[in-house]
Amino acid sequence: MSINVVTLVGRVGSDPDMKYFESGKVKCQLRLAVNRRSRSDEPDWFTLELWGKTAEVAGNYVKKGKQIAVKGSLKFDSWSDRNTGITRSSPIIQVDQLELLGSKRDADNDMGDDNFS
Amino acid sequence: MSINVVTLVGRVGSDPDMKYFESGKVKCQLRLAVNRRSRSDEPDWFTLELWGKTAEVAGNYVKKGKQIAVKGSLKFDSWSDRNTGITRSSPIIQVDQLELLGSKRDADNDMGDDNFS
Amino acid sequence: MSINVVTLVGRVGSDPDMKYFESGKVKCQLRLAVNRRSRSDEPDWFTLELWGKTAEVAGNYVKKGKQIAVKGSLKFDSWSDRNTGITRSSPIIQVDQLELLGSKRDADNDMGDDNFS
Amino acid sequence: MSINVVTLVGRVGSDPDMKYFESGKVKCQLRLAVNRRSRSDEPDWFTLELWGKTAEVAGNYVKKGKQIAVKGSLKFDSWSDRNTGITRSSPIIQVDQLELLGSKRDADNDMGDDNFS
DNA sequence: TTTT
DNA sequence: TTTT
Repeated sequence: MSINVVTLVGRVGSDPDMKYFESGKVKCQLRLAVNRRSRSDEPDWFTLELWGKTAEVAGNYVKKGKQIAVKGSLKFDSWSDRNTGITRSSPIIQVDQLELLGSKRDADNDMGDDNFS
Repeated sequence: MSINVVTLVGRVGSDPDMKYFESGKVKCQLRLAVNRRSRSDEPDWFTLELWGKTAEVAGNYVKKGKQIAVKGSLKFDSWSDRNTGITRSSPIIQVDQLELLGSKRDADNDMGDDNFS
Repeated sequence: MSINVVTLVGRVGSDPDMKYFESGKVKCQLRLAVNRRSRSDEPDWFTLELWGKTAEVAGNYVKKGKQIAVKGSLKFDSWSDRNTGITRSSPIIQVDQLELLGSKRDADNDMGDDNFS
Repeated sequence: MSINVVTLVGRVGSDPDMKYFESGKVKCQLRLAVNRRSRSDEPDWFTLELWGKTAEVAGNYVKKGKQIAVKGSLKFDSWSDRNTGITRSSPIIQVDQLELLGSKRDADNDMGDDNFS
């Protein structure tokens, strides 16, 4: 395999989308907002794919609004458009390391504040 | 801006596509093949965008088949589909560093070989 | 220059060490604790060097205990040991991008708590 | 574990230093020269540590002068100076992916290349 | 669709 | 010397 390394820091746009397969495998998809240099620019939105234990950690601790850092690689998923039959591809960040950022406080919404709800 | 770092090593799929703007700016687009772990898998093909001096270096030294390493960030370019009017986006590696790999010999295609045709 | 990319996420061990040169240049040094896989292991401590605008941001917003992400490259600084005269070198992360992590709340120590003292 | 990602491209300074442990583990150490921006500057020399299958690949295919790309993380090894008893530490790149660069020709200087067949 |  |  060639060198293909991606590191991103951003905020998660919605709660994790978990899939539990009959094989026992676990998959988690997240959408991550990564800001551009200018605050007035729209962020780039990336689709992250996590498997196994990393997916389970995400399922347990990542929520909408949570700030995370990820390391992974960039892939393309190919799929056939239902209507047109045209093959399309969409970029996916295959995550192999996930780090939850901010203090526990950030995630907990303690003391009545509710920034991330 | 958030942390958004991509590092790739691969081989260029065709000669550089250069654009010289009236403003004096220079842009280069390349398609890069990055192998997956298994050689039997198809590689991922990425679109690279280079500007300014980095673009000029690419224009002068990168040719089809050339092995390169790049550092940059991952963005999405949005555009409106001419036929359907639907807004689509395609991922772009915005390159801020380019490194030419292999010996000069590799690039020269001496001895009549042409690996990627 | 060859590809030399480092991305780190960690917590700062002490307040920033700022130096203002007569030339107008600004330099900031930080010590960053980056945890290893096992929580029982000691973290790795890295020396970060920031210049110019990035240094000033660090001087204004980074404090002891602050969580940050940085992108940069790994260098060695050489220096002569005063006592022995032996040339030593120490690794330095030359930072070209700094991102402050956590909510504003984390840094502000609001509500009377003082997690990082 | 925190995010700690290093990507380097450079040339190896000497043949691989292999160690085969009784446990069956294999370790390979390499010294890698990574050029700075200016060609007149001395390169930075990094110590790489590879284990297991990656170490064996290095042992079989990496030679002095070989161009490689690596992905890994930055650690410090601590050791006690024999003479002074002072604890010193030296930075190590823990490699988890190795990519051999250039054509087979580069390393071998043969004429009958067959890179992609 | 996230945040500051 | 930081945090959880």
